[in-house]
Amino acid sequence: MPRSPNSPRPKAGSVTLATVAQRAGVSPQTVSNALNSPELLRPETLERVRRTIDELGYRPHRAAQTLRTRSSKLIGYGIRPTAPGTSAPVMDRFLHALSQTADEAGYRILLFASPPGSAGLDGYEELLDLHSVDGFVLSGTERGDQRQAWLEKRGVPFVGFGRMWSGRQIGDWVDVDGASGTDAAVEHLVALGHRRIAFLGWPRGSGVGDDRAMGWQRAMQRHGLPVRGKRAQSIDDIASAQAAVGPLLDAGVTAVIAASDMLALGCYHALRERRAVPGKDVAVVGFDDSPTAALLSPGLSTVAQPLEAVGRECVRLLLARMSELGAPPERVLLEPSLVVRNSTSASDD
Amino acid sequence: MPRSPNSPRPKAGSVTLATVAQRAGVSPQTVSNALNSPELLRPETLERVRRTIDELGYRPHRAAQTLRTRSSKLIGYGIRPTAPGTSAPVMDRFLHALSQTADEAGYRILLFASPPGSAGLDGYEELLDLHSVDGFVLSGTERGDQRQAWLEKRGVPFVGFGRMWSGRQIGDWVDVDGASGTDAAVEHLVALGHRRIAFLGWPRGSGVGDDRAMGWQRAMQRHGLPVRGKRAQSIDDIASAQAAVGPLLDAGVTAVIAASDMLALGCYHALRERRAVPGKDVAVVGFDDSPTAALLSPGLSTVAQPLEAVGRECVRLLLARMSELGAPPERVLLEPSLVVRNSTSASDD
DNA sequence: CAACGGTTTTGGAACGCTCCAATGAACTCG
DNA sequence: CGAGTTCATTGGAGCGTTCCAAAACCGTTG
Repeated sequence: MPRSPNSPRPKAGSVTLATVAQRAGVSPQTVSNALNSPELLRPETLERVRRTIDELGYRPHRAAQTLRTRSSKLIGYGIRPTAPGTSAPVMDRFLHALSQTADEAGYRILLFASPPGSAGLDGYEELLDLHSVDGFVLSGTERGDQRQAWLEKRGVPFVGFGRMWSGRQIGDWVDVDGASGTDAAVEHLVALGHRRIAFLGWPRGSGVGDDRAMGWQRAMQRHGLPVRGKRAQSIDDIASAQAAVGPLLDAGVTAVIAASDMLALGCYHALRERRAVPGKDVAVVGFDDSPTAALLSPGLSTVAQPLEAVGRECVRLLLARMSELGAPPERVLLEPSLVVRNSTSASDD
Repeated sequence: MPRSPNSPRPKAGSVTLATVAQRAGVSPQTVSNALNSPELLRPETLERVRRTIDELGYRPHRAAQTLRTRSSKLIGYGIRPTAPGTSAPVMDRFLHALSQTADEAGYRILLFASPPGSAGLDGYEELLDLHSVDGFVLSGTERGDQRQAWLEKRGVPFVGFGRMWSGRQIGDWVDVDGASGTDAAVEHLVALGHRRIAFLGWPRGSGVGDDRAMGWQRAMQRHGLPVRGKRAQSIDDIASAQAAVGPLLDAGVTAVIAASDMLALGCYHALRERRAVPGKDVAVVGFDDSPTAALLSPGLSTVAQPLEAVGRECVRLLLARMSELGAPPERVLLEPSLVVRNSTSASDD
């Protein structure tokens, strides 16, 4: 990078390998080698070519490289219209990490918005052929997701954010250990002296939700605490969560662990309705650490997913897969962390 | 698309123009024409070629097209690490709309995460040369932003989400009329009978913030209401907003319009601190319609930006600019809309 | 000094597409 | 019925890069 920022650069875009070659008095191939296999060149030639490249501000033309090497250095990422269990802001952080890490490895993220209605497969096909992305990152994987199988059949490298919840495990994935998160929440509450700890979850059948429920259950059992009649379910919506958790509160639980911040918020409402104060009368724990969680009063204790790490891992696994298609699949389960706020440690805010 | 989903497709990726040409008994050029200038072909030839394309599942190779036509059909989008005044979830919706609209026009969005620290310009250069994006969408434009001038100098088509707040206006942009939003908020409050309406803004100097303040001010003046001593400022943080708005509340204002939902939330806290209820004792209006706004109790009335429309407009302007570089710049100012919730119409939730 | 391994450099072709100019076919008209 | 005109199709070149195999160079060695 030793070029003064304002040195007049021969109009970018028109500098090709040939230009550099001519100027440096070598063949185009040698210039190519200088970039791709520098060890082939005699040190002094390399130095000279490099200087020329720098002087002219040469940049290889990606399309030409892609055409020749059949590798686009592009990673496709399908943004979905906010799947359940994955709040938008959450995905935003993930996307950032993804892009950043990919960048560092010389890859770029090509966005791909699946139209709201479609199952989405047809679109992937097009994306694949058209732009010949080198690999895919899937997110918002759900039970019965067909994308993994589809991609595998075509031999396209991919990594899922989210494990496969049913059927045969296909390909690599990175996921967050939801059970471990709710387990930790139980531990936290038990340490505070709670014993009647309820779980407010989504209707059974969603992989993510069942996993989170399981963590609660196993931790409760480990402590010899009852789970019977301590579980309610609701769709991810405040009003219905509020209604669903009511009976549990009335039955006298002292703490509620919710499968999402949204559900936890329903719980806040149910408590207020009963003139009870979250964190003081009843402890509440959410899941996701959505921006809202910090803004509530009292602040909502919640389980935070390590999204940056997930993004990094996705890229890492994808790169590995691309470099060695036949390797055994790798699956990474990351630990979430409990963020403690006032909803589980009563003070006055 | 009249192909049964499971018909054996000759392994994709290896089908080229030449393959199709041979199969259809025409020259490669004719196949190319069938796709790009169908009006040149005799209807029956066109039909035959099209059928063959379909049978073979042919897709043009983007890199080859790019190499030849010098147009990548790629739009660069620099995601920034959440600039002030633009909350992450908000940008998420925008990104969706952007991608969707671009898609429909045959373009794709290439993500580009500027590393947190950097001013970011160097990165753009690389992105531009390397992947030869056809155009750029800038977001999170700020006072003194250098990107517009930089891009203009290089003759790269671009559109900003966010007007230029200082200096010479450069290029096209799309923005939301913040002043109009706060103006509407005043109207709404006046209609409810409020007269002592305060504004809680950011420190002066940010274009976005000053614009929002201005809308409040002009509407107040139009109604002959005093603005003196009715304004406070704070950085975008709950605690400091809470502190900043205190004196206004103590001075007896009946309504507060905040420059962001975050500030509005600080206002909620300040009210609670005084044992007052938002929406009942004092009306509060936020800005952004962040997901949190709907989740609060009482629900926060707030000014919502038409992000989907902004995304669409960005693509539209960018396409126009790309097709005619010399055209006079177009600037679009979109109207936000006031979302009324219980913070301005006291009921019990 | 011719022959030889090894290193360094090169020429030519190819990737898949579209541009351009030219050819062939069909049709009009003097 | 040949020349002119239009319409439909084609051949060849070239976009910028990398692959491949062959060539040039070099210092050793028999």
